[in-house]
Amino acid sequence: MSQHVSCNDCSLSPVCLPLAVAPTQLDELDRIIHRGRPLKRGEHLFRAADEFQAVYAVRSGALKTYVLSDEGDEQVTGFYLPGEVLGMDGISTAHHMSNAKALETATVCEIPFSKLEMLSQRIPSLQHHFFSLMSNEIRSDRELHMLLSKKNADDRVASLLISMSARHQRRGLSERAFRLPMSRYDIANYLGLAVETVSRIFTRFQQNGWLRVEGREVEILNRRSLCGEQSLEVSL
Amino acid sequence: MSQHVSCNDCSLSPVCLPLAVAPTQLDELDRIIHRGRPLKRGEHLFRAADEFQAVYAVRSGALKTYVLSDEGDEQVTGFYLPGEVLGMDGISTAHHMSNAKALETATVCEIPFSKLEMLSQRIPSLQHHFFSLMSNEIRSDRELHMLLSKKNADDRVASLLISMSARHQRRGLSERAFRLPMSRYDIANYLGLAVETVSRIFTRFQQNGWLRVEGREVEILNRRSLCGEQSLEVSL
DNA sequence: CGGTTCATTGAAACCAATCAACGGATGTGG
DNA sequence: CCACATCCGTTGATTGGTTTCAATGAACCG
Repeated sequence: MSQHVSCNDCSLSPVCLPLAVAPTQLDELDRIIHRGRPLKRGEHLFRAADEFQAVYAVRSGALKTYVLSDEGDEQVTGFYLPGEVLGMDGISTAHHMSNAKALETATVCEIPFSKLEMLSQRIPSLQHHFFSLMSNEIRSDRELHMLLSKKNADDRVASLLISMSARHQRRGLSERAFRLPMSRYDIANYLGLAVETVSRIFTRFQQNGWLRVEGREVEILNRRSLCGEQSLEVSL
Repeated sequence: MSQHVSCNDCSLSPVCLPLAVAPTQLDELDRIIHRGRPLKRGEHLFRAADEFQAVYAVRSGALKTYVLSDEGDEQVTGFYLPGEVLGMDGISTAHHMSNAKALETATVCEIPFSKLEMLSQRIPSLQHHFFSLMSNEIRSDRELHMLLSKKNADDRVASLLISMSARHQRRGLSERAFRLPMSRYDIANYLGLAVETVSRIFTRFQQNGWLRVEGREVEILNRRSLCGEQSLEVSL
């Protein structure tokens, strides 16, 4: 067990679960949360078919979730950054339906779900927040649906960049320059593209002067053009 | 206001919300539910940006949900059949994020969400069921993600047919022969394909002897082949 | 009964996948 | 510590599945 940070001391509390709980009730939440040891890059937090017992809030690092098809190929279903909650797809089946793997060294807070349900019975705002979180997950899946169903490869990549940027900003970090925690393979897989396509688009965005890319480090130079790329065809 | 069917008398109760509530508590749920007038084909149940006040259970007919992109084009995000619940994507924002439109004459039960939340505080199984419902929604979105990102047009259409079949079976209806409530346009839109592609695939499935199609009436003649089409390439 | 939506089919064009090859980074074990 | 394997990322050439464009008939509706 690592250091016993409480939610009170955690810098993520304004963007994480505590935002749904009154300060006076925060230690009730705090008491059910279990801070696990750090996961190394490539380690699994949970696997499909593991018994569902908890949801997880990312404290540091990044994870991806993925499912395996019957044929055994991987579908990356999401990326999770600090302050974000994952594992909520297992609730209905008592088993996780996806796998969660650390993209880099990561720490997570484990929130036993049955205890969370009990606590939610007493803290309406917590219940509401969890409904909200799941509702948000559904909504972003709908946006992804649109992306995969209607948008071309350029739009998809641009959209991912914008999303990562927004999520950095949410934590008070730079929305201009940041490091992508995932590989090109993961990006391609998530967006339903071939790796080569993603690579080519990064290169092209850079040639257009919209982006600076160096491996996984990216710097957004022309946000408007990128946004335009993933909505209107008009840019500049 | 139409006839005052109570959940007790509703034939859908084994597949709808009541399945989460003990018989003794059923009228507590029943009392907060509002049975609306029938919607005509093409009528909206709610629109994006409408204030979010309730979720809805389909009692008869069918609806689709869709979002409009910035450019104004439509993305169908789901189809809803009797016993299924829609509208849960508005929880986090106090506004609906999608539009819901009747595909044919439909009736729905309106469940005011704030009352549902209060009731969930007292009926743990109801709270759990709602978490489950949303969790299921997330899971099926993940499957759709895989479908759109990895599968070809044939697999997508086959998958939709299998899904519709399963949902009919769940209500105790024939899983072999049924009527699709939605147009080819809606199918194509939902699956990220062109209408022409969907049409061609229906024709091809029929030529293969896997399916009988006559307008919106379909009969599944060779389920294994269709399933094979949307997972293993092996068919027979 | 004209107008609109819906469905089907054919031909051509195009976007992204696939195949192929390469350099660099990473990591491991002798 | 270096040799070797593996993973990661990039670029080029070719292929192919789907879209797009075009045209037609059927069904539906006011």
